Amino acid sequence: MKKLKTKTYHHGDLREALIKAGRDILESEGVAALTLRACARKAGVSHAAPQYHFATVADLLGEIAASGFEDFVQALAHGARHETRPAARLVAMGRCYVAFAQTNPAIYQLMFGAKVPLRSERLQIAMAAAWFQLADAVKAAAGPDDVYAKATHVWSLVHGFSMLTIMDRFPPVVNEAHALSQLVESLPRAIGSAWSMSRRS
Amino acid sequence: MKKLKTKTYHHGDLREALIKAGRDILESEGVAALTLRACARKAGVSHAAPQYHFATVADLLGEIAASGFEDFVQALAHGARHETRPAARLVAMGRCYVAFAQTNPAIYQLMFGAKVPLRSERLQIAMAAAWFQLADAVKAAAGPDDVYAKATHVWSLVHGFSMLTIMDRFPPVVNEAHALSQLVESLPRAIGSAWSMSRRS
DNA sequence: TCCTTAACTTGACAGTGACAAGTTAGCCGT
DNA sequence: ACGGCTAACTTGTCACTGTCAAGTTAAGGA
Repeated sequence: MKKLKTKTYHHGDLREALIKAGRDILESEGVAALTLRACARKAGVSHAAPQYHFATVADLLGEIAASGFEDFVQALAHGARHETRPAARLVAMGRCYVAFAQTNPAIYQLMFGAKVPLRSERLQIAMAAAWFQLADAVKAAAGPDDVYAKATHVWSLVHGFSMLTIMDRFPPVVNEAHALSQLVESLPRAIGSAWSMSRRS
Repeated sequence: MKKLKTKTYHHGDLREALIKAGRDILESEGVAALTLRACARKAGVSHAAPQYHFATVADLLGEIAASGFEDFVQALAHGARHETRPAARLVAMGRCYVAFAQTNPAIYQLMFGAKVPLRSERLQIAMAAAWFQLADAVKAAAGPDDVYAKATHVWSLVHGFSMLTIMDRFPPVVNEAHALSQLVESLPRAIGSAWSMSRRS
């Protein structure tokens, strides 16, 4: 009844344990407490043990962020699964995006913060998955023209709102729930028929 | 030919010198190098000297960010000064917003990052100035209804785009210059007559 | 069985922010 | 003019961080 993991060594599977420990710390203590040594402590190993699995603290953070992106992709898919109409799907996905950020502010900050390097393959894959999931919803809602610019628009909007609310950067006069509703409801129109006045009727 | 500053003490005006040093470090070495001791070194004082003027490193960062916001407000005003038509003013301001972030990524990251506490009065004033400058442009372009929700929309869009480009979070398929143009040109429409379908006629 | 080596520990170092205690010098009242 | 007061700074220390180097343990193959 040992561990049935493939790389069962002294600890068992320290690499994944460290990532899990990091996510726990993020959730319970916030991004400021996410430290290499704290992860090691929580995993029950010495402070230098992570060196063997992650060359640098930035690499560990990158894997933690990647794991966050994987959950993020799941959440987006799950949040939009019941909507069949493309426009409604896009709105639902936008709502879900912001909800994820507001429910998990610490990992969201890590995912889009400056501390994680983009060199992790797992991270790049998960990020790309999130991006193309959004781009697909955009394409379904607004056609195949200029999809990436439209997706950039949508992503910027929901990311900006998420970050600014998480960071508490809006003045008190703003009703954030109301603004959020207006914002996500506007998504189909924003990238819809009015897109690009270049043909100017 | 001494200093003609009011509070000329041992150093002269260490408080402002530290803020200036911090801005220099930000510009030349990036946000990761912005450290209390680095500011002290650059100002030519001992590592504990800042303690007297700033209770905590976070307080110093807050003042540096405040100084950045003051420049930011200037840049927004300057960038839109020649546009008279409200819609064009809003577009110009949006372009100027992103240009500031891309030209000064380090201080922009600090200004909207998690490291600065919001307790500084100077910071709050400068942030409010930036906000209401944007809100005024929004009001001029789209009328007085729901101004704060509209301003929230605009701010989220330009902030999200700025951050994602600074952080290099868009995939290579995205043409950022093209997306930026589409994005800022869309601002007047986004908050214009189509705003809030609640009247749905 | 032993021995190689992956996986971990121990210990050290420079750098960080914060604190405590000592030192310097501008200014004020007499 | 001068002696003290105290704001402004220095020195020294502590706990903590990430990284590196050297030692230790134990899994698995010969």
